[in-house]
Amino acid sequence: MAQQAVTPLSEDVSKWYNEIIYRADMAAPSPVRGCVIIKPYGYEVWEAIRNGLDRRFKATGHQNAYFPLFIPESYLRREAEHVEGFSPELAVVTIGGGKELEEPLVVRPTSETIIGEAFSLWIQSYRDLPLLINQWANVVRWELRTRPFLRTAEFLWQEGHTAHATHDEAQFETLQMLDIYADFAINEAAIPVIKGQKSENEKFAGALRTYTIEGMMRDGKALQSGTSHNLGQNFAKAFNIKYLSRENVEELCWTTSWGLSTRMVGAIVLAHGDDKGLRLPPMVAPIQVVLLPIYKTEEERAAVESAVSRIAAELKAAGIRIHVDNREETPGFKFNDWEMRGVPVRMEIGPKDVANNNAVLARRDIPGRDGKRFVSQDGIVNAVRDLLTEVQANLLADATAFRDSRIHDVSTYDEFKQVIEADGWARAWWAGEDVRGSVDEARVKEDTGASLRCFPLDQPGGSGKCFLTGKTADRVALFARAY
RNA sequence: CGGGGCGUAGCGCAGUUGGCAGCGCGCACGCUUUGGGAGCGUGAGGUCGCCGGUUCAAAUCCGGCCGCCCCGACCA
Repeated sequence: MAQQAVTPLSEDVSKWYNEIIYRADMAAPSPVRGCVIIKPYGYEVWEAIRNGLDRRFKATGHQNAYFPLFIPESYLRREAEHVEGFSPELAVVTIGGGKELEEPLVVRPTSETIIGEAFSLWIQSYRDLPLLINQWANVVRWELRTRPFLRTAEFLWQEGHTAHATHDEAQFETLQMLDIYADFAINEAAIPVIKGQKSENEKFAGALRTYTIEGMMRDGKALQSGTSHNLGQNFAKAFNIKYLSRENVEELCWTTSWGLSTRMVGAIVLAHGDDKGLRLPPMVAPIQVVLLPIYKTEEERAAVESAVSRIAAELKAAGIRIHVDNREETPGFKFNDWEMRGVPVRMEIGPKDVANNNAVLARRDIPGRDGKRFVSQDGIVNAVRDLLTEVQANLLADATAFRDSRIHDVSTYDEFKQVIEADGWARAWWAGEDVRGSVDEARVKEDTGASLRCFPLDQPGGSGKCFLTGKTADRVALFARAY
């Protein structure tokens, strides 16, 4: 055995993740602490995410723009909570062109401030509203503990920034974008995320309300995979974003912001992986079908290669992302290699298949012999397309079943602890202190390691008794250990 | 910032009486292989983190410095 197998996910998720990211060629170590190089195979997953989201943003009237990487330090300070929230993790440039700068420039950790400043200049009248802008950019947050994709000092994301005339319009926008994230996560990334609202303690620094989509990873941990904020009038006040109403009265705008990052790549890896490696949903997989020619003699090789190139051309013409693996490795090696890299469908074509006008299709979501079957070369494009659809649906179904089996309703703290200890998510009535620095949330975190992930938008209604305080609660919260 | 560990080939590591710089994987070439991780042979590849000291001789001993990783407070 030349190549070592990857550490099984069932044995050590953390080790599995670190190995698979590099072995599958998604990322490479970088010379800079806390950063990674995103390699083509990982970047193409990001491109699929970007395309899926960008299409949705455009369809809802947003336009892309680009704002500077550098933000005057004073901008950050204009919104009190905002600067307090971000200052520990800022990278600041103090020297430019060999000279000390008059005012230090912050490398953006997010762009509310510089975009807010721009908005204040662009918006004059109610006719300028709503203003719906998105930018694709990199941001820097000086994190101490980093992991490829899940948390890095620099990461790629999109950040949407909008301004509206009323609170209700801003709130509608905030929830609309949350829906878009959830729709993308569920229908393209095949991750059955839960939409919810963040507690005061967990919300974005400077926001009125923060919403989240939470995904469950294969080890039961929660991962915040996208966020949408109703910023109220906090940034409008700080940056003087005002408009003249139809009645010729000066009014403050209501703004929103929403972001989804390369963390989603990590989410896809951790939500679907198995012992053998990645399992990529077809809609975001860089390679949807890998074709493996198999032969011994030169005569066989000619016949096999001609069949392979003909089928490859057909699949390509049908818009299916394919790759023909012509490496001089053994078939057995290639099977394992592509399974490790999560390609949804593998097609084998050997001398026997050529003789029978067949091909072998193997699906990544069902390992071993059970996932393998013979298909005719006639109409193979449709067979492949159907199989890709099936794999996509099955990965979602699998992740959903996994999630549902690990979410438990609890009514006492003892039950709560048991659920968290078993790597599950606890759903319970909650009347704990809902403020920044909440002592109740801190206590739960200290006792169990779990944090309040969100108040799910989907609420049971009515009221119940809080599992921690015993007080009457009118909403349930979801708790879990998180990345 | 407090506690623990590590810097030797692209990656993972071994290297204790101080005495020619090693192993596995990967890489290159050749032959045999090829439907579930092939075998043999030949080869390329090194400022042993850096600076100084001890010594005939330092990866190894001593001093200093630098960097990285792991564990405790924040975060998409």
